[in-house]
Amino acid sequence: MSRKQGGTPDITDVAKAAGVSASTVSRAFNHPELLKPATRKKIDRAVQRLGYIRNRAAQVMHGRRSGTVGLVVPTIDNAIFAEVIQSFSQRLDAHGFTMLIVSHGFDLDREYAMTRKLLEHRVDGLVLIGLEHSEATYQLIARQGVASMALWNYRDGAELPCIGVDNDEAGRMAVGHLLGLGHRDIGLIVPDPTGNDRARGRMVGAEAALREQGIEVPENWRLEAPYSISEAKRGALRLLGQARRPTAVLCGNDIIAQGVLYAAKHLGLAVPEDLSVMGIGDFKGSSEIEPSLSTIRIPAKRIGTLAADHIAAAVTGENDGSVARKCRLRVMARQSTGPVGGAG
Amino acid sequence: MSRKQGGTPDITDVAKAAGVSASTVSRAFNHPELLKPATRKKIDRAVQRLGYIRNRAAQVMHGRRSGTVGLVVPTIDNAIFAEVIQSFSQRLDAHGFTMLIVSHGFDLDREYAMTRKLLEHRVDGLVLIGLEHSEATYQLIARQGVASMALWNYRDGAELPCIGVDNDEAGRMAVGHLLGLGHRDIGLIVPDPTGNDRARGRMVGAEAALREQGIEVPENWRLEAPYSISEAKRGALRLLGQARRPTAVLCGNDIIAQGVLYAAKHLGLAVPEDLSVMGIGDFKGSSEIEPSLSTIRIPAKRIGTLAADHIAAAVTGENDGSVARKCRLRVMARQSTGPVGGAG
DNA sequence: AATAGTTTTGCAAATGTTTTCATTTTTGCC
DNA sequence: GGCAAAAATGAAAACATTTGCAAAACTATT
Repeated sequence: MSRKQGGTPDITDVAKAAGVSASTVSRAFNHPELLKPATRKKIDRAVQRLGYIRNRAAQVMHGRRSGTVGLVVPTIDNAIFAEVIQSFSQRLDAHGFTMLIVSHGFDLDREYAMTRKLLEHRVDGLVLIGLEHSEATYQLIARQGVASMALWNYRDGAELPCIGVDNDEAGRMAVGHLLGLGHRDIGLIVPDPTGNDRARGRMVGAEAALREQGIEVPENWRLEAPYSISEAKRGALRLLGQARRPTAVLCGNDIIAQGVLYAAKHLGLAVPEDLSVMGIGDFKGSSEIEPSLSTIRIPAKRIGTLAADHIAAAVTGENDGSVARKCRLRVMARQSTGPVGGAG
Repeated sequence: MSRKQGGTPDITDVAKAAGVSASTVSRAFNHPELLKPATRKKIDRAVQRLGYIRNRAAQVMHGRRSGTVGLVVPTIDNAIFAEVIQSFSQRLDAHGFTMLIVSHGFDLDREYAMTRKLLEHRVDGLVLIGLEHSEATYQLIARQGVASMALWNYRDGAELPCIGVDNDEAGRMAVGHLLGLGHRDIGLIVPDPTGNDRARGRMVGAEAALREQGIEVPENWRLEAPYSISEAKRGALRLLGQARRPTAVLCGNDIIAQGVLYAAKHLGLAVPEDLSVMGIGDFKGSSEIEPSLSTIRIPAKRIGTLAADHIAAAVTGENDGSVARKCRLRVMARQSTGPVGGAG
């Protein structure tokens, strides 16, 4: 607790305490091999004694890297993002970087503001979720020339280096699974697609796949639901409570699917005999729920890890920063979907 | 895309472009009221044109605040932390701060390293989860004199300012609820308590409450489970598959409880008739699951918000940084618990 | 039109570190 | 024991900003 004069000790305080110059202390941290072991020890002791902690801000001013990477997400409080954030952060850490995270609540203008903020902090790299961003955000990034990439979405010819999945394909695969089971009466519950290209892509893909089979989804079998089990459940209760109901419901993500599953249970509908429920995402827990949820697996952990590897390499100049990687999707056929009519 | 000579433009570039001095540009940002409107406009235009972004690092070097608050969590990928992180981050943002987040995977040594890292970045404030930290971490914080606090746990006479709940009490309340329903044969599934005072507190409280009623939990009704639905389910399958099984299971958190619920369903046990399941936490979704989960409500959102308010005020000197606030717990009696024997 | 006061702006120093270059110390060798 | 070479250290400049102080440019008043 013994604070000397000022606040935190700086490098010259350490130098004085160790009886060397500031340059030598700096070297002790950055090029220890240049020091005589005895000097190194003296400095180590002084650092210990004073409780000195290096000041990154001063290093940054020297053109050193800040050692931070900014991650811009719509929200943290979301099963799937939490998973990708965790794996990203962990791997980033292994590369020696710290994650600065900001969330914007699906608001593209706030996303711009947040990105700016990150840039003020001179992050070495910048990672955004998805490929839909305001023009201003794109310009900001391009102009600033910071290593950057998008994660979660993949698209041919994307404006940013990206590692993720093709959401259109995810929607198509989900539909394909249901069609394969003989379903033609399919309901659709999806999140609000504005400013959310993940959701929109899935929806577009699903609808295209349906249309190709000449299947039309009646308006009263379509629903928009937020990312919330309870709201999805509520909506599904309405949808499934109608006189004529679909034999299968395709959900924009697993959270919505969970809500539908609970709604079905609440209404006494047997899954999958009376109703098939299909999710997208394969969140943690989707395989454990009863009945286990059929869904399209998005490899969140893998995406996070790959993204961290890529951005770290881009920052350190080990690669040129360009990448466009499409991660594989997989149909996870589980218990919540079955052949239409409940036959075996 | 037109980058002049060097990299990003700095304040003198802006000054030159606007035909004023660097100090004036600085003032345009920090004390705009001191400038002549015309000058301000000239500067604004130059900033626009050059795409200038202020450099926080340089400001920090001047004793300015960094505008960041560090949050040290065991993991992000966890329903309950995700919720508290989101609310904390959001509120922090409203106060004009950015959140730097690091996770340590329940490893107290890594926690120390991460905290140091945060301090290198000169965070204005430091927030840790829980009150169990290594001696080194405590010393580090005390010595560095940075505004800091613990969140999630509350304890009388804690070493750090804290806003959270009393986990011991949570354990007791959960037991109380089960006892009130007549249960005497109670199983216990809890997370590994090492380095996790949340889990330990709950366990200690629960066991104390049981002991006071002369109830002993046999060894084979005790189980340790990680934070994972699937692992909890697997463990619960074993525990509930025994010849003699408890009438109620108390779980260290809602995730474990979810696993138990699924295990029960898998085994054909009716909840709550054959088995009562009690959680702790009240995560998002716990009220929607079927049957809805009885649990102890921990107000995660509120804790996050209060903590953000507190640390922001502590940093700006609006309060003295001390606080010890116990948030109220609530028993959420839902469908997963019922009177022993299944009587109505 | 000159003066006093007020408003606006610029100069220069300071912040904590890294790095280049120069200097000092050590080592090895005769 | 002295010399050259090598190793270790120090001095000073540079980084991008803020701010106290001083100078300059206005305004209003006589």
